[in-house]
Amino acid sequence: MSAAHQPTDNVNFLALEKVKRQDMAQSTAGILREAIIGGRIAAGSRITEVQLSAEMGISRSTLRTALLELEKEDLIVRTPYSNWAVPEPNPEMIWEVYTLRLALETLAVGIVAENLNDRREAQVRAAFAALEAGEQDESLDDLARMRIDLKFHQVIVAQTGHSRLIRQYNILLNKIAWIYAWVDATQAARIDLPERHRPIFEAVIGRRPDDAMNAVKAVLTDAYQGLSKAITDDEEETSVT
Amino acid sequence: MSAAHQPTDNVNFLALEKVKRQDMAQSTAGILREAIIGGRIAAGSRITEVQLSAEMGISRSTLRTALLELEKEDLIVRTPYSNWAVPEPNPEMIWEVYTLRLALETLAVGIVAENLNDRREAQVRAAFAALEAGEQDESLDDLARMRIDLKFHQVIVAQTGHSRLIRQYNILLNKIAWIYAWVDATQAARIDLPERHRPIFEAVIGRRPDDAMNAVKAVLTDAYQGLSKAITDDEEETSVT
DNA sequence: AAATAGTTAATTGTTGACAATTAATCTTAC
DNA sequence: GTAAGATTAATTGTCAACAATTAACTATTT
Repeated sequence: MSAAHQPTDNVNFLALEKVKRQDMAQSTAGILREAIIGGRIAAGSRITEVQLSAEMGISRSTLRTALLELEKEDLIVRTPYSNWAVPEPNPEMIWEVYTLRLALETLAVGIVAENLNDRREAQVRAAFAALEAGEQDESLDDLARMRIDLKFHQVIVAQTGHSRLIRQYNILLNKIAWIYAWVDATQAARIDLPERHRPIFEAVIGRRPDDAMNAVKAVLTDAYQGLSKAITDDEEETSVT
Repeated sequence: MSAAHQPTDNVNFLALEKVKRQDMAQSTAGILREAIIGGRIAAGSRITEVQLSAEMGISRSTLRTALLELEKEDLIVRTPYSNWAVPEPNPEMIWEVYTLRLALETLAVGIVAENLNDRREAQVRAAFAALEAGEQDESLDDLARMRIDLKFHQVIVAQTGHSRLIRQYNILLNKIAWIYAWVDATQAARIDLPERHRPIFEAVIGRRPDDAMNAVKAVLTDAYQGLSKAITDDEEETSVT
């Protein structure tokens, strides 16, 4: 899939985010999204529109629009005429999420490594520096470290300029952050983040797409197996209890 | 991303589709989806909720829910407080769609080739047979041939049992069908469909994931270049006129 | 006691009216 | 005549009432 089109490189001198008006439905979706990802709404929870809309001080319709959006992001499940529910992580879900993530991120690093320029290189270097800074910071807990980890991947994908890829990948990352919040993933958090990601970083900076893709595969396969093990142990535990 | 989880293989003895209730919003979305993909709503068209809801005989809210869904599928664009519009194909969009498609379909054939069983093999063989039958049928026009082509890919992806992958791929195929309806793609339709796809077919049936992935890459890269050329020619034409 | 059918309560689906916002039009100043 | 501001019209965003559907409950039959 070569040439023909080059990914755009919209310059953004101050690196500030665009201010965009948010309607109430979007704000609501944002609040709920954070609540779910952060684990403040438990997996398996049932949600009824009347109750939640009252609690949030908005109309049912507005809440409904937000729920519909989160459904598309796979963070909530609708049962027509019945109710809404936050799903529960299970092995098949994790397999799906991680195989998808591997496919998308492999594409991403390939694009970035092939189309590197000064601006992109600077962004990637900054992301890796953040990873190193996080490793030094003793005060961070496991979830904070996990977010720093995911952020590195997110920044790389963002450099593709591939709007659809970025959108889908971010949705996937949300799902992953949510899974981590529910699966006890302490053993995964203990790894050395910069060392773990250095192969990806160097291959991208060195404009070696194939190496970068392989490095991504190695990192993600490992992460998947750690998570997979964690949830299996978890299930045994809870089923005994 | 090996082992740990095997894709499920839900048996379905009568091979009947599940009957699922459809609310009006979903039906509406379905009708609009077909209308857009089929090109009956022109690219670039503006849509206003009041007018369209009246035309379709439903309330604005119901239509709105449907439009919101199509927005998530990338078939329509919302401008808050202003209007809705069907987008127009452009080179960047096509690049994004095809790079994404390559990533997803590569993943898919890999999964299917690795986890082949009798049921899946039968489905894939049937899909290839349909391709051969279509090639014989002289009465088919270009668009019909295009749909047969896409159907083959769709069936293979469906054999993964990967719900998220299937969902995203189908959305992508809709977008591709829509692009084909708007870009004059006659030259692409002239190729021999079974011959073109035989490498994919044989690699999957032969349980050779790597070959299958490479075969997919070859086919899709070609399709992309054909489409890319077609739209560039198209633009020159219209800009002269 | 168990299964079946009927009844009620709870929940989502749909609608039309009203509010907020945007875009177009008109007016006015220069 | 043009640009800036004010006014109006058109469009989407939000809301609360009502309809359709589901699930829970109760009564009844065997």
